[in-house]
Amino acid sequence: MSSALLEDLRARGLIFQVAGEKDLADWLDGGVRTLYCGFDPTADSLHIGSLVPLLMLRRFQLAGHRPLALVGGATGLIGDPSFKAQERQLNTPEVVAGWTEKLRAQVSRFIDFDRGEASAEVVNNLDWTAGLDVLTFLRDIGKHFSVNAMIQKESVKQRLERDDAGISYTEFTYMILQSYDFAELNHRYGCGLQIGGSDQWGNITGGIDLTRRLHGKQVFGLTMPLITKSDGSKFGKTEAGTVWLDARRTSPYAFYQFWLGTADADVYKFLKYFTFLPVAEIEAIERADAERAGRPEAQGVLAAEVTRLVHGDEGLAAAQRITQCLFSGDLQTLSATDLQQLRQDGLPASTLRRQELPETLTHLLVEAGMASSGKQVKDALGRSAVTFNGAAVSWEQNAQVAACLDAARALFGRYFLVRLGKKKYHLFELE
RNA sequence: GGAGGGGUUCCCGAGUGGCCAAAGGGAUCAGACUGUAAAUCUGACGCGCGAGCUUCGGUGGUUCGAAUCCACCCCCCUCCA
Repeated sequence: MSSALLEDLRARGLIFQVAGEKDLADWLDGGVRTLYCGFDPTADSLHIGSLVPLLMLRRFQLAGHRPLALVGGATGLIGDPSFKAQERQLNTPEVVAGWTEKLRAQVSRFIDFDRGEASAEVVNNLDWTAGLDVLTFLRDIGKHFSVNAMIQKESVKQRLERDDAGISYTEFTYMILQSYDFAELNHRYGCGLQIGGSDQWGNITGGIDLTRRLHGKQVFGLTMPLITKSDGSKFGKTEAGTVWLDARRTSPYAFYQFWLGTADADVYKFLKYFTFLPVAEIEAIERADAERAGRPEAQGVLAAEVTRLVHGDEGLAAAQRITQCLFSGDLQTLSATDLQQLRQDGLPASTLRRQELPETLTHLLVEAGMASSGKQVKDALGRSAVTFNGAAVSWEQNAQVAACLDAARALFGRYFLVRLGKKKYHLFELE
């Protein structure tokens, strides 16, 4: 083993399993290699769960190799059963096609298409499966798969063994489709490595076997570890739900905040996973944080790095601008343009008309999306957890919406920055 | 097609005629403590400011009263054909 790339990946803890380990380093060192990773369209955007593989493609490209990002226009129609507890709902071909195009654009931002021999490419597996007829599929591809072997895969085992769930033939076939992708990419592009999350191991090894049987080629597989949090809760979820890569679903500000809230116990690991900072540098940050009492610096570095990767310098600047304004404490220093800017930067905001104010604060805040029910607002009001431009509002004032939004107390006569709890902000602008 | 098991509030999972808006756990939200962290403690957790309203796969029915009983239907799982 001599590949510097693999050394770095290992130091980052990014390698979970490798198929063909003895030969992989030599293979990588032998020239510009082509590798791929698939992303299925299960929504109109990827979420941060796909970030590690996405960045992985880039890591390989930076090391001189050619990444192929595969969007699963075909596999997205079927649904991957790997480690899923239940059968999935099928989406219509039109919907999947629309999502596929969205992902194509999204994925493109992480890899470089103009890098000579190592130029990236986005491919769609629908291109080689749409025209495939059943008999050909069964005779030429299906024949290479042993059901006995397929049902041994850990990824479908629980679906076969659980007594409250099953698996349809459709989903069971997913593995074959993905395997065929690898074989086909090997044939078309000379692709010799598939990477993916650890849940993809079964699908990847399936592809390796098929490529050998179909084309007599030895290809490799590499999986990345499942991202876990030290407290056991699921990575990538917030109170607002999934953290998406699409700025329209998760604003750069919310995205930045997500990373800023990383637990100390996870932050150095995440720096290795999600940034391109050298391992030595990350370790230096860790040492410095340990020596200094109080708040660590790592979260800020992580949030900045990842936000820049996903939303660019502008997105990062906007996120930091909002964060700075909201959490510095003094709202009074904000200018009217600042407030307008915050709104444009993605701070949750809404416009109200004096004549059409809701009857209660509970309604106002629920409609603004600050809480999911009036009960939550009631609870917060009762605990002085709601402030309007810094002034606490009580439960007794619930029905006095107009008074709370009195122009005399507004910033610049029309803005109210409302805070609920420690972190939830909403800007109301009165017309 | 046959036999059996199952579908409860976000999730898991109790409940088998009233004391049930429904135990318990998890998740989530808020407060205290802090560092916009973790851990811990406290409160909330169907909807509603409230009176009250709407839930236990669906539809009907029995009953003063049903998540709980009956009928039919839908869906899931297992085994058999």
